[in-house]
Amino acid sequence: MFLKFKNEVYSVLSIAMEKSGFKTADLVLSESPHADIASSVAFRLAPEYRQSPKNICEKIYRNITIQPDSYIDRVEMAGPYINFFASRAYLNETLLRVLLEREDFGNLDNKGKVILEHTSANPDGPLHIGHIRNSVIGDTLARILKRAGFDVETQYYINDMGRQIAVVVWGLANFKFDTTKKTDHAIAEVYINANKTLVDEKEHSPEVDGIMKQYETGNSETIKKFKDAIDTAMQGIKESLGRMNISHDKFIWESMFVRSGEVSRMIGRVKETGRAGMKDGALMVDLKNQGIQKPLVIQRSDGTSLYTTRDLAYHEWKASQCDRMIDILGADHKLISSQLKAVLRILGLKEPEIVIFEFVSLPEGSMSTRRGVFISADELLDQVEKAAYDEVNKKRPETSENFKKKVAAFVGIGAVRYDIIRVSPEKATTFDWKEALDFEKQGAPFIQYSHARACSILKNAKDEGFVFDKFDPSLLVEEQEVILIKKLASFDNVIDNSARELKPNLMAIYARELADAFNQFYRYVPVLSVEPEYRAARLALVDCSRIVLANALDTLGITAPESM
RNA sequence: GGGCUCGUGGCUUAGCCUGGAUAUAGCGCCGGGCUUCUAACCCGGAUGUCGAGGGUUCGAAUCCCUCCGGGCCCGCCA
Repeated sequence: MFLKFKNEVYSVLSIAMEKSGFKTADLVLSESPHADIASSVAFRLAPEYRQSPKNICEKIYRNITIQPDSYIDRVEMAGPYINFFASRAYLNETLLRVLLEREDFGNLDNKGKVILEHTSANPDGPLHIGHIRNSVIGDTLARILKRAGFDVETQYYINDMGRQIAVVVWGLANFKFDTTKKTDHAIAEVYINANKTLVDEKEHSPEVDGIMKQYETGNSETIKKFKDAIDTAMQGIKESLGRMNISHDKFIWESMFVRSGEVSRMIGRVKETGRAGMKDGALMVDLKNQGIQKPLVIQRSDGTSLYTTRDLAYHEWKASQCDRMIDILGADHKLISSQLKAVLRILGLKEPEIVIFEFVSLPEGSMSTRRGVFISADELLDQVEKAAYDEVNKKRPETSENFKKKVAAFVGIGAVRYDIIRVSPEKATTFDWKEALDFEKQGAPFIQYSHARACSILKNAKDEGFVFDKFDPSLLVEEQEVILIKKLASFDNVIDNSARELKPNLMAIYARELADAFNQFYRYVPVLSVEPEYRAARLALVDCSRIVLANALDTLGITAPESM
């Protein structure tokens, strides 16, 4: 709805500008504490037209005309600013649209297929708290883009050709696999032990090299060993992702591109560009004219491919089946991803859009699966759920054990997802147990609680036999009601902005603000105890709030509970 | 050493790309509110040289330069 309002402001202002004889590409519209939408376009025009901003503003203002039934109620001039205010029609239509469109309210109609790759952690152990920043950003963006209208496919790229998996395979042949542990944790244990031994006893290193070579040349027995090891790890990884409401549409194995011959074809194409040269027997691409000083090695002197080469083939393959590619990558991939894009550009291929997130570190330093220094996602979720359980137990002691467990699970997962998504990806963070287990701050439980409150009112209304299939939205004139309706209306704007800029944290902020607006309404405006016509209108507003809160939570991958 | 990035009240953080009207919110702190639809809530208060300095501009948290501090990267690893 907000987008419709904004469009109308845009066209009304454009016409007024034209009538007054001004031209500019940018109308400088923004949300403002002084208006629903404000324009500071007069400042932009001042130097070009050699008039004071205020003067220009007056001329434009005089030419503004608003149609009856417009979403714009009135326009005011405040010095050099032009302030637009939303009308009753806008508020009323918002409510009707929410009730009509329900879970689709706020969705946009963008077109196109998007392949979004996220998580893609090496299958050598469980996901840790750094990996899940990737997963949560990726999954939330996928949900946002779907609401924005795109046809989104999520992919997990499995790096099965790296040395680390060969180490796991070697380790499985030499160490005990603990079948009592969750499978990905058991793989990590083997991997950590194997690494330790390989450092202490260098003589085993050639054995790992041999395993890698066998895998690359396609030895069927070795392939089976790799597949078993990876499947074992992935089983646990998928379980952890599933626990956080995250799933992938496809799992793509890196080796696929070697075996299909696409990697060697890719090397051939790179050679043909004339940008590549042999140095010490290795094939290198010069990227200086792409702004990257470091040349990129495409093929080793022994003729084998590297990670980036295979990634090039993967991206070419992806590009052939979608309109946009989006990769979620950790900050350690900054250089490598810009090299990847540069080569794709040279080859005239489509480039991915890359969302980089900064590292999550522990107070004692960075994490490492290889060294066994990490906090797993499972451990975090277990601890958070335990803390959430204590909280429910304290707040709702009368409820059943089953209820408490259920609430603890969705509150815990919600808290973890919200905590990750609320801070923008480019911020490096240090993990802190105390903070992770703190439910007092305004996070996911706050938003979930608002939703539960809305459900509770609706349930009470139903029990009393109160209906609101007919209501007059114009009765909703309290300040808290108007603020709340405007907040509901702006859901589409948040989808649009977060999808356009690939910023999932905007949705987190919105959900919190919406919950905030609802809680204020809840506190100051009685619903059930008022005259029937007001009760009906307010019940409709509560239902709308419930719907949009649920939509926002769904976009964040967080459960919207009826009770907690 | 070079490249990229972050630096906003005690702590966490929005805004920065696309410069504009008193810099966003939470935690914590101080004070108030449950005979009223779930108090995992609401209201009020204190707290800021937007890392430092310079520049561009009518106007800078936002753009440019220098410096300081943290992170990441700089392998024929992934």
